[in-house]
Amino acid sequence: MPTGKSIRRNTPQRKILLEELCSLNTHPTASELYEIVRKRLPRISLGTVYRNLEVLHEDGQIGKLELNGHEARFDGMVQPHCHARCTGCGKVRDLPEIDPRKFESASAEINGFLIQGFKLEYFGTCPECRLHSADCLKEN
Amino acid sequence: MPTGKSIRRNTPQRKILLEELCSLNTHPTASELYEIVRKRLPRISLGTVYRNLEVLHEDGQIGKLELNGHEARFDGMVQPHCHARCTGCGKVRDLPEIDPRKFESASAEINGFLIQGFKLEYFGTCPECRLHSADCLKEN
DNA sequence: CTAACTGCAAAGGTTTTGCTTCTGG
DNA sequence: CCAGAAGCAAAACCTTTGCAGTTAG
Repeated sequence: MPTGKSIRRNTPQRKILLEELCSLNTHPTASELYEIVRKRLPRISLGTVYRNLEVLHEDGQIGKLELNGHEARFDGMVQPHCHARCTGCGKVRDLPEIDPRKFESASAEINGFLIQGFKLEYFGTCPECRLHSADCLKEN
Repeated sequence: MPTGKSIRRNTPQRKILLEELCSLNTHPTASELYEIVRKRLPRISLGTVYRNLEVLHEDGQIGKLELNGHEARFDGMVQPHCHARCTGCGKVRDLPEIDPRKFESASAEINGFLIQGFKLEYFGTCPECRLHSADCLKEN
């Protein structure tokens, strides 16, 4: 049972996608990134964008923001950091750092951004999955 | 400019939907709820389920969980509480309470659930929207 | 009565997939 | 070479919407 991860090929599409994402400090959707990358690779397809973002995320080279509800957004910054979404315009921006103690007084202002609350989700392993086996983390 | 909210009618569809959701301590998707409610209202449509979940959420009678990435999940418990998603099976369960101080040691175990991390998103108003006007919170 | 609502079906938007061709290593 | 990847188009999702008929209040 060869379980080895398949060998990644460094295609121009993948390289340029990563390059462009990392040059932004915004958090584009797949389509937005598609439009950007198309300037350099006019024949790239949206499917390729999705497949590569998936792969890059799997390999930990980019972040994937699914906190927003609908479309996923991608993030070239992989260091742990924190996001703030404006309920007015919908844009997501980075916050300088996570300070857990700030949670208690959530009505703060950071860099001009007026914080009105937060959404939080823990992740981990539920009791059932812990019993079943360790590879239930990989499967599914 | 009459801005009054329209008067809600207490239709059986709406009532039963709320009833069934509140009887669960899981967090079903619209389709899952559709399947459940269909047992009592065989002719209900998925569109009606979506429309009513929207209305109920708007009126603060149910919670809406958009933290998961793709499909929205709904929650009959409106009191503020905290969610944990299993990276194995994907299910979401409630955690008894939010204790901000727990953030510092994120590798905790609560009720048998092994917590490996959390995702956090602030929301509020960005500097641009604060300048533009207050109703940019309502618009868009 | 009548505005709010339903059921149905079609449309919209995002993401995935099948397939053939291409290409990095 | 050839497994991995691209391009293309179709399909698969979830969710919203238009419309004509129905109904709660």
